[in-house]
Amino acid sequence: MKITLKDGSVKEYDSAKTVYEIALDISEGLARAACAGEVDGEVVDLRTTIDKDASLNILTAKDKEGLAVYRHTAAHVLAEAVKRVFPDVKLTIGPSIDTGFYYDFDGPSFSREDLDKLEAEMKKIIKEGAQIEQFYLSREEAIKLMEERQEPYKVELINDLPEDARLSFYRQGDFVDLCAGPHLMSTKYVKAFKLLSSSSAYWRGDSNKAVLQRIYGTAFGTKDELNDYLAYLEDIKKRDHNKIGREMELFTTVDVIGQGLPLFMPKGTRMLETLQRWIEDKEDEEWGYVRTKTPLFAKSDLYKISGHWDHYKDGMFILGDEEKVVDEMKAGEQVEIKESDVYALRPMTCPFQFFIYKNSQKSYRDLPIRMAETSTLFRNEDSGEMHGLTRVRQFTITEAHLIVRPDQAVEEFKGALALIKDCLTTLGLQNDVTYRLSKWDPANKEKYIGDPETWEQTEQHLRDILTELELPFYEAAGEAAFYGPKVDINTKNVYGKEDTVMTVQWDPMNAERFDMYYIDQNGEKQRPLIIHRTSAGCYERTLAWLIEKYMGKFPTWLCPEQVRVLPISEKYEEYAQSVVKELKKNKVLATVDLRSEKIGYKIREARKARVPYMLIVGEKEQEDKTVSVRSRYDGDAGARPLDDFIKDICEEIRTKAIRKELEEEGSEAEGKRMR
RNA sequence: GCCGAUGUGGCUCAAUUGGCAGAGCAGCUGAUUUGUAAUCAGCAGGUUAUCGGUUCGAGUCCGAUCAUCGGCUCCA
Repeated sequence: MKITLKDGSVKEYDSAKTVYEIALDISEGLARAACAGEVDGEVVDLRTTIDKDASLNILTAKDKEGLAVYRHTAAHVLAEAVKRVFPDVKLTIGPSIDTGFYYDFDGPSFSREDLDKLEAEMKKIIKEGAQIEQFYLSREEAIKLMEERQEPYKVELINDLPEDARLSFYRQGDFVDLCAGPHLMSTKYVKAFKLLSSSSAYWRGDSNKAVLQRIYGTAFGTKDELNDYLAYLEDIKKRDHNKIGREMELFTTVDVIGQGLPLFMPKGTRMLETLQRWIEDKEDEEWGYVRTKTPLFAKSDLYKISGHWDHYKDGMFILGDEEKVVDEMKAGEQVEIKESDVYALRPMTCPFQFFIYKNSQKSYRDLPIRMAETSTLFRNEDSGEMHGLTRVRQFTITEAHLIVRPDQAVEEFKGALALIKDCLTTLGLQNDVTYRLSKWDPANKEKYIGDPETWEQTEQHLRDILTELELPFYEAAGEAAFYGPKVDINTKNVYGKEDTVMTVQWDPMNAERFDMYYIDQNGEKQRPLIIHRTSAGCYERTLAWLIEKYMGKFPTWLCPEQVRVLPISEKYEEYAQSVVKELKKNKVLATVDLRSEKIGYKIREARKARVPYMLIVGEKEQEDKTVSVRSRYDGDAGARPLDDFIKDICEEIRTKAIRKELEEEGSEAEGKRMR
């Protein structure tokens, strides 16, 4: 297929490509032109502003960038539909995103019925198939146009652009939008789309600014892809820890107890304890930690030293004797609140462990000191933030503080990262994380303590460490702790939302604040550095992650019920009990289903409970001292001696094995998630 | 904290314009004694999240509160 560009030059294209794909790549190297068209050279109306050659690099709706254009155009179609159905609504912005697109409007909120109405209008617009044209205006012209069209948000955007900018607009029919593009050549090429939800969002992401109404949608190159994606959205709900975790009776919540305060049921508690014993033993026996146990609350004075009182007060639960104060005021007494009488639940453990360090004078020979604590914390998160087990108000983390000499800091920081890797690998999660170097924000100095030089320097240390360890990472400003930069290890939940699951922080500030020191070789006092870190993260969040990763089918060692013995009938109850006894003797978590139900029913129930192994026992097994094994991996695996089975399952538990089948299930979901 | 939606036995869901709160599964009891994904029967289970209002009458309408969900913002 040959295309004659505006400058007269002729390009030869693979005829299998659609014109809009070609247009896309032309726009890559040039003026971000508006284009689209039919297949195979029939329509070659590239009404673009192309004025010189571009290096060609064909994109399609299967490519990320191609799909983004497709979705961006869908967003414009949505905006046009909104303006038609709700003419008073004001436009703001509407980009394509990883999973589709959204557009933010200033107007009344949209119900599902509104979205359906809008979808119908969008289909109409697509059917009309208006051409999409790009044009440019000077700043003055642009402002005039947007004022005429009564789009104040657009005027604001234009005002923020450079004065000499040539501003790009797109027009489709009567609809005009300030937009850099590129777009499809006509609305008619948006074929497979769906409006998914509406919600609110702040103008420019600022909670002090106007509340806008956001409509999320998605679009694909074909109907099949769209349908696959919609089916996938249904599917991931089945992995949602918040649903599975409650279904499996791992945890629950209760209205009168409060938001962000989950209750762990026996099975969930068993899992948490398994994790806790594992991580405590690992840290203490393999990684040289000592363990502490410190108070869950303290006087406000402590938080004043740590800086939390100034930087984090809103996030703390303050314990004051309010009632007493009110009573005294009513009694007309002079009320004086002594600050030392105010207590707060701890939002972190740092200062508590610092005082353990300070309990005695330390030599340079004593360092590094690695203090670990299974640490319950309280954070007064905003009410809208709570979610299942991933965002709660009371949680327990695998916390530690390493007090190190400056010459030990790099090695110890690496050690902390290695420990995390060790934990992740055992849990089978090592491939599901991204590393983030969380830096301070120089534009927002009041949020942090310490001087710019120290920040830059410390951040460079972390950068070097990550580079040396060959961990792929990205950097993010404004994500640091107020006292120092950190390496955050993040993962995405089933809905694609990112959470920090583990963290290692380099703290150059607190040793001074808390007057911590050690005596060096020359008998001089020296400041240590502090490394704050988690290993397996916070138990609640890590559990949520495991539930979603394995869909509740955990590696055997983590399962709250590892084996369920299913006697064929009551006649074999005694033998079944003896099997359970033998399993328990070997520390295998086993139960027995003695109900007078058929074996098929018991199997069904055990599967629903996601028990890894079922042992079916009847006449044959009783006589031969065997068990018929049915695993969630291999189905019916036939009879074998009980001792044999115990040997194998104990080995599986001891090595914390992750059976291949579980890994595959996890990575399959991961693959889908990446789409 | 902000915007929106939702809240009916443990779970999934019914209940017409405001007119006697109902079903399946789970549970319990009994019968059945079962060989690899649902045996049969009976019983019990509810101040419809909570509090207040309108009404002869509220699951249904109104208000407040609490919780859950989806986003936003925040996240030491």
